Amino acid sequence: MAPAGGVSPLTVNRLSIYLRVLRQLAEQGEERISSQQLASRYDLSAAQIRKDLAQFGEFGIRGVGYDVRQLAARLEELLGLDRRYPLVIVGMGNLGRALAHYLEFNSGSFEVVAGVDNDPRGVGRAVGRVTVRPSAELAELVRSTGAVVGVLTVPPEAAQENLDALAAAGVRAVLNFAPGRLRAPRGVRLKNVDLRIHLEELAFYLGAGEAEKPQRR
Amino acid sequence: MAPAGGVSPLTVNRLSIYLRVLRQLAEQGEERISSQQLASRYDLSAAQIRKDLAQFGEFGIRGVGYDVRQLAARLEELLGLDRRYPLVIVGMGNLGRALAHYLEFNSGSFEVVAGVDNDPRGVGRAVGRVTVRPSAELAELVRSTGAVVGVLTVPPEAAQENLDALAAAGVRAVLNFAPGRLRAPRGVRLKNVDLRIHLEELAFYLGAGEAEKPQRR
DNA sequence: TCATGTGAAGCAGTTCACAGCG
DNA sequence: CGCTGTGAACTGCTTCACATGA
Repeated sequence: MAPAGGVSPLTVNRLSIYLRVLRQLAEQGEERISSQQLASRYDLSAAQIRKDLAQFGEFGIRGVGYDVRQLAARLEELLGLDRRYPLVIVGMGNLGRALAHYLEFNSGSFEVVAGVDNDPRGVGRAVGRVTVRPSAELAELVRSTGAVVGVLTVPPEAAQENLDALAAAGVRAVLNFAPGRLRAPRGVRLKNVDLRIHLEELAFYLGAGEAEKPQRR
Repeated sequence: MAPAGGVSPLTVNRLSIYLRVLRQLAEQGEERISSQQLASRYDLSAAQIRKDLAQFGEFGIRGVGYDVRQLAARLEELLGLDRRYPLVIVGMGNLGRALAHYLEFNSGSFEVVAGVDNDPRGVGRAVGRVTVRPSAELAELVRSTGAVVGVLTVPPEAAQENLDALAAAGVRAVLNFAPGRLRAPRGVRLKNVDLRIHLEELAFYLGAGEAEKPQRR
């Protein structure tokens, strides 16, 4: 009952949100919750919660609701968060180091096990729990640490080659912060976070209605 | 012909991509390009490019294609990138400082004009072009710098209050990196970037097919 | 009785296919 | 002729509304 292939990323992202919210509720000592209560407290949609969960099975009790801890546990399992994911950061500049520090405490199932950089000046530096290594050692580090996830924080012109290197080394999922269009190698799941695009989206809706709006006249 | 209100964020994000690609082409000396060529070179969809542009007017020449520089200029205008956006960073920890440095060189129309932090130990520190100021001065800084965009890089438990403070100070768009559900104050456009959710999405598709797949047997 | 789980309806976003124009 | 601009078809996601079952 787990069609992992055909699930939309939108659904998966919401599962993450539900899980986070359920953990909060569990900490507050709540034992049961209905989709309606969840929806109104965290402004989500009750029907959508039920539809999302329905893709994976039946988790609720009709007429009652959901068992908070049990549903949280089931979601962890569904998302694959009951495993550990060794993670390597490629590009230990400002952003790479900041993410390394961030993930030291907020990582959940992800553990930073290595960080590499091209610039010899940064090599040897301790960042959180790892020491920066030269990029040449990437493949060896991935092998020895068993890293399956990569974080790409290199300049845009170096992004594609480093993505290819990660793929060749055996990493299977990459979170990329470099701007520009990358081609995902076979067998690698690529997710882009583009700061510039996010800011430009905000700019668009900021300007919306000032520059040109014949109907507001 | 610019229905700025009713345009989907998906469309807006693609406009950013088109713009970036067109700038590249302009640098390479290309003068004209068809939607088909754009699509095949950067794997986009030709029909989608035309549909996206069609929401804002007619930019092409039938039988020929688009004038690269002209279309780029028009997209800049549409996205509102022909203006400058003073930007304030709230939370100058590791991530805030990293973003400040990043935006020093990659900012485009966005300019970091201030950074504040709660922790007195960080105050006074120079980061890129700004000096970290205490959070208490936020409203005054927004006023004096004219900041219209905020970047939130504070711990999750402080996120809502700082978002509210930004809104009260007059900031109209916020890019938030803190996890958790925030309530956007009236008149503020909020965009969330949640590292944890991105990683969990990757984890889901990584695990997909291992744990439970009756059909692969 | 009451909230889940779910077909059916509704809406949004994408792709198709071609009329229209340079 | 060739490519844009666009109605129409299609696909996928969300919301609705109710039958089902604890």
